[in-house]
Amino acid sequence: MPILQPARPKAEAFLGSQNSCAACEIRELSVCSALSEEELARLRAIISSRNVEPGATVISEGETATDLFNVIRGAVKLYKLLLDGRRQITGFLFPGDFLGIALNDTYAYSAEAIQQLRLCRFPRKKLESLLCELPRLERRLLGETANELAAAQDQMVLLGRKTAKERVASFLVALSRRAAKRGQPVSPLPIPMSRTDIADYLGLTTETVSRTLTQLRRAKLIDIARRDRIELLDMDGLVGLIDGASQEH
Amino acid sequence: MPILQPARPKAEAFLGSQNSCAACEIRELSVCSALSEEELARLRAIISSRNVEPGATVISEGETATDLFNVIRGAVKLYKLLLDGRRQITGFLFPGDFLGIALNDTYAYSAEAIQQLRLCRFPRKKLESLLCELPRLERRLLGETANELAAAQDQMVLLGRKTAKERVASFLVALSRRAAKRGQPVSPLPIPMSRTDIADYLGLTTETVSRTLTQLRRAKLIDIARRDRIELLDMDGLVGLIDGASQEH
DNA sequence: CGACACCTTGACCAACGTCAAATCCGGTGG
DNA sequence: CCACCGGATTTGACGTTGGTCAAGGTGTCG
Repeated sequence: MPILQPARPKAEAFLGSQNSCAACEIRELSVCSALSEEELARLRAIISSRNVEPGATVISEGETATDLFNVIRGAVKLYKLLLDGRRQITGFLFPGDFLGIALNDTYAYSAEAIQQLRLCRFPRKKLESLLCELPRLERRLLGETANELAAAQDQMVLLGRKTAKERVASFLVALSRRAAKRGQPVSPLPIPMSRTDIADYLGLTTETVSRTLTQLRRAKLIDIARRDRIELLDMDGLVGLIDGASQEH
Repeated sequence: MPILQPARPKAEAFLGSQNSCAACEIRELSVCSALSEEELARLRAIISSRNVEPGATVISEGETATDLFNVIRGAVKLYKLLLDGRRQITGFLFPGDFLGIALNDTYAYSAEAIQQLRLCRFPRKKLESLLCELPRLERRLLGETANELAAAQDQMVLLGRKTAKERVASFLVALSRRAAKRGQPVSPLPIPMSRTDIADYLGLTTETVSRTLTQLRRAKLIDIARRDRIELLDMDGLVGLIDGASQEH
């Protein structure tokens, strides 16, 4: 077993302080599945849940990092801004993912809900003291962070060296694989984020994203049922476009 | 104290199994400074040192991750390749930095020495069992990983949204800050990597890097004493070019 | 002193961005 | 149920940044 073992099944149990973790929608996916009943009970004592409307900001870059969240339902975009407003989306989060892993006292990025959101909130102060007593939780957090780091490195390759077509294909395939991992429908693949969000994630413009999707559609690699639903008609063809040496994710 | 506190002083003591950690050049910088004498002794028992020639490969993407390294002396480049040979350098490591933080059984990237290297090696198997008994070491590893993640996110902004001039300025300022943090000379700033490496790190070509450096030189922001020595004449001017909302690092 | 590797510079080019307009839905109200 | 409104998306024409290709420089090491 490797030192920084990632959680293969990716979500987990967390719900409002009043809500029972037993009813948690993502118990299987994340941290809680790695904990014993006794450990879970201690964790449950410090958590609470929170709902967030689409478009609302969950955390802002630079603000004091008071909480760590686990996404239970919905999707989130993480982003950083340049002074003149240029935006880079650094990632999307789905059920089971952690939000707010920060090393300093302040968040390193902003996060905005792109769907109706349900979050499980851990106050950092309390979590911190608990960490020493729940080594499995800390290990899990380390694994999750290492996971994110690996994803960030793949994204650096994409942003630094891939063409527009390769970027869009990579995005669709990665989204599909993540949805499959969560046990969500992949055909047609739900696309919760806007073209602008996709562009800001891939380092492109909306126009280029749109043109490239059209190109893929004309090549019969995908079918765009609705704006937010894309059918991946030829997965092998798409994977072939990715051109990565490492089969990411 | 935040949950994922990074190590502010950044290097640390590790040396060959025969070598005494007491003589370690970077004792102050990294993990070991956070450990007690007793803990250090246990760590010392499993480590060994290794020298690597410039240009030699330390680890390769996809190969079994048997070791974790700490850089004691020299500089390393980390990179990922696409099938057709396009390369993205995902980071540079200097004394005090960890090499080989991986979550799976395999390394996520390749690493090549760009200078004569001295490494401190931790066999992962042994380190793993030790981790449970040395919580401070695990915490340190988590902090280091979170650090790398933050750097990766800054780099995503650079690769996705910055112009060539902003990229080069960001690179020079970041390199200078890291050197200062290690207590190394910053004036003139040593540039151990080639223009090709810089280009592959910034998502540019060598030609563009070269042209941009010339542009900065003509604007009296820098002076290029030698290929591998750049004087940052106007730090405020350079920082102004970075245009980041977050003062990175 | 010469060879070679690395770097710089120049001329040209293409992928992607910019600006602008048309179109598509999705929601709303009649 | 259908027409309309408005933001998101798509498409088109054109511009620009940075890439490509090709010569020179430069310095390092034997």
